[in-house]
Amino acid sequence: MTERSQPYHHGNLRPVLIDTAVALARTTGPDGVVLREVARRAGVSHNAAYRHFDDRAALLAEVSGCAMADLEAAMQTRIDAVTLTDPVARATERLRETGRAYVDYALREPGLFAVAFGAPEGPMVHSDPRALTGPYAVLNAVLDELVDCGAVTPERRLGADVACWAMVHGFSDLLLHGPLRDVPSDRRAPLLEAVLDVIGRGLLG
Amino acid sequence: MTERSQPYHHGNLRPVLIDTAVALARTTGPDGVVLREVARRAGVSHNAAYRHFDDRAALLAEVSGCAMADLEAAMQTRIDAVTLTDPVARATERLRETGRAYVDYALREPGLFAVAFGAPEGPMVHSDPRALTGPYAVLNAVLDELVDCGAVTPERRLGADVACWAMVHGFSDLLLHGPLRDVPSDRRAPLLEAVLDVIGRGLLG
DNA sequence: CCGGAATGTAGTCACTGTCAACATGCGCGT
DNA sequence: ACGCGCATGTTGACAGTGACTACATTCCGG
Repeated sequence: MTERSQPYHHGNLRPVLIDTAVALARTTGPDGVVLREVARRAGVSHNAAYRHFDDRAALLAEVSGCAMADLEAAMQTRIDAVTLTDPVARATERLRETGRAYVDYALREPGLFAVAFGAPEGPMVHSDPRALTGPYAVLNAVLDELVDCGAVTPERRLGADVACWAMVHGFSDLLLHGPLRDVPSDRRAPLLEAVLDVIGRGLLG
Repeated sequence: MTERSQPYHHGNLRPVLIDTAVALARTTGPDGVVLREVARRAGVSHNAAYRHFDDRAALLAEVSGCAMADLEAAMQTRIDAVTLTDPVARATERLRETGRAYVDYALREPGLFAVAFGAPEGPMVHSDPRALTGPYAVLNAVLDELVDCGAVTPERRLGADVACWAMVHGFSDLLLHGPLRDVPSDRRAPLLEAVLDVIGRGLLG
């Protein structure tokens, strides 16, 4: 009789739970992704999530995957927006944009960024890097461009991926949680450019 | 009559709590530093800690300070062990040792390392870097050596501290929690050397 | 020698993750 | 058309946590 606003079976719970968890992670970080709160916001009882995820870690892993994809998209967008035509200048600028996009994302979405690397999920590098997807693959593609156009020697290409990633990742972490966290925002961009200069000279110079 | 093995007043509780918390952090990381467990191991009731620390975060901040000091000592020891006499070679090697010591510490004491940078404590860089203590000051001193002996131009000195720190910090984090976490240990040292090469060329080259 | 302040204790509350038992109703086979 | 299985959602419980309040004990200064 009474049309129930809440049908017993939600019908589409799993993706809703993930979306809700992502929203929570955005505002409160990993520790804010609390199963009971996620269920509450999804309008469902606690424990309902256990029909779709083994435990809290599994849900966080899913959020991590979303964040990784989000970061990858942000990076790719910025890379594609580079309009320079000279191959070397183009590839060089695309690498810089990769780094800027990474740091920008970390500062714009600190919660998601933390979950992305905090959950024991995501791609591993151990095996062949070229087979991977995600932010790491995007970086590798840009670095390969630099080799293809002769800006970087194949020898210096070795370990360049890890060096670039470590640099921007560490820079982001120091700004977010480390000793750089109270550097005013207008001094952050110049600092990043200086850091990218070091990377650039280390690879090209 | 009965000599009480546990006097009502512990008498020296605060440092014991910190030590216990450090021990817990070493084995279980930040999330393992649980007030009730710390109290339990100290042979004292829960809540006793609240006479010495405002809350859990305050205790973690204390642990963070210990970890920072520990890291600083590890770095300084390795730096002092460099025996080269040529000023440039010596300063260069001391910088490399700084980086190696940082990463080594992060991998050897992952729990403490995480607490060191996870707690909202520790020195800020915002103001004059030279006035600071801790790992950042040690790094700055080594970089100043490189300038003093002419290996690095004053212009490139700007931002070099942040670049170095970001690199080794990010490298450590990627190894500990990130996509590099299953790189086998025998491949980690070469990777670190490659990363340090990039930094070296970026600063000196 | 006594009384207040410092220190430690007991008890409680709200909250969490997780498990087990139970309720519901969708969809498939007959 | 029908009934039943089983995926899905609910209720209730339990242990563990941080934090708060009230209380107990002991130390120290007058």
